[in-house]
Amino acid sequence: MNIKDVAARAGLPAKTIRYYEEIGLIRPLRAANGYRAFRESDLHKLEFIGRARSLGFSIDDCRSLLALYEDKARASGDVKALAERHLQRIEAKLAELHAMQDTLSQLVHACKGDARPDCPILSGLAKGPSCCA
Amino acid sequence: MNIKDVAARAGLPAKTIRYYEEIGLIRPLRAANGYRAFRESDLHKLEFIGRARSLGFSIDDCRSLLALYEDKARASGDVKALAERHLQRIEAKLAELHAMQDTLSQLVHACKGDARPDCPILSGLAKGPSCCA
DNA sequence: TATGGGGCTTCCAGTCACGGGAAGGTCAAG
DNA sequence: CTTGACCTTCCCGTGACTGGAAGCCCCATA
Repeated sequence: MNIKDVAARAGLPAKTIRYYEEIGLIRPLRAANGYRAFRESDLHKLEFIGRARSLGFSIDDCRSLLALYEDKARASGDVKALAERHLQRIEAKLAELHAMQDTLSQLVHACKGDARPDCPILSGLAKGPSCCA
Repeated sequence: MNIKDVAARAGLPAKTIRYYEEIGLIRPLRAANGYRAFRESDLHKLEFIGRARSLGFSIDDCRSLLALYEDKARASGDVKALAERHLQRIEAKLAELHAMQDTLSQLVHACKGDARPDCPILSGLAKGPSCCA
């Protein structure tokens, strides 16, 4: 398989796949002409990585997850620990975004949004003590 | 005021303040010795930027917000429009994170997390069709 | 007056996960 | 034989900083 086919089947840009090779996430073979020659197993890994990335795992996490995936003697506890750390990062980010949404939607709601210059949003940013997490 | 004082009062790292000058967000004066000489108005702007950043506004948004703040003939509708666009980005991000949290917490919950290798998290990543937003 | 330490300055490089685009080799169809 | 689609590598740019090196500047103390 050439890169475009894997890209289509894995749902990833070809550029991204080359990048994943560069950083050592995958190691496709090479044809005589220098083209990357992907096996089914490479495609499988790429799909794995794609799903992990879409769940927000970092590239480093993906590397660890792949290693665990390929280690048939892994402890599921290690996988779970990794996933739980990530889940906590997600939850922290969620809390942060919720706080922003809260403050910002209040400000937006208080602003008339007409042609006149008075604006609670700007005043809030200028010196609002009740603003910001 | 030297940079360390403004940094302390604005709650921003000195490095960040230098960066904000470099990209033209602020224009502090210079003392004879080459040191930046901050006025109260510079501090005020930095606090404004800091609050906007903590609400998640991009640097470009901050630039626009500052311009609107300083334009006494602004229309509050322009400010509101900018804030609403940002609010929508936040809400989109929230939805994305909620979806991740959803999927991931299901997987985590299904994983026993013991010393054995079977792991629903890894199987989910490997070929779970019900996985991923 | 020398010296030490903490400030300040600039500049360069790195972060994360790619994306854009140039320059050039390769392959299948017409 | 040419065209055009594919492939390759290489380098630069993104956003919003952060870290560190090299080198002034200023003040206090010995």
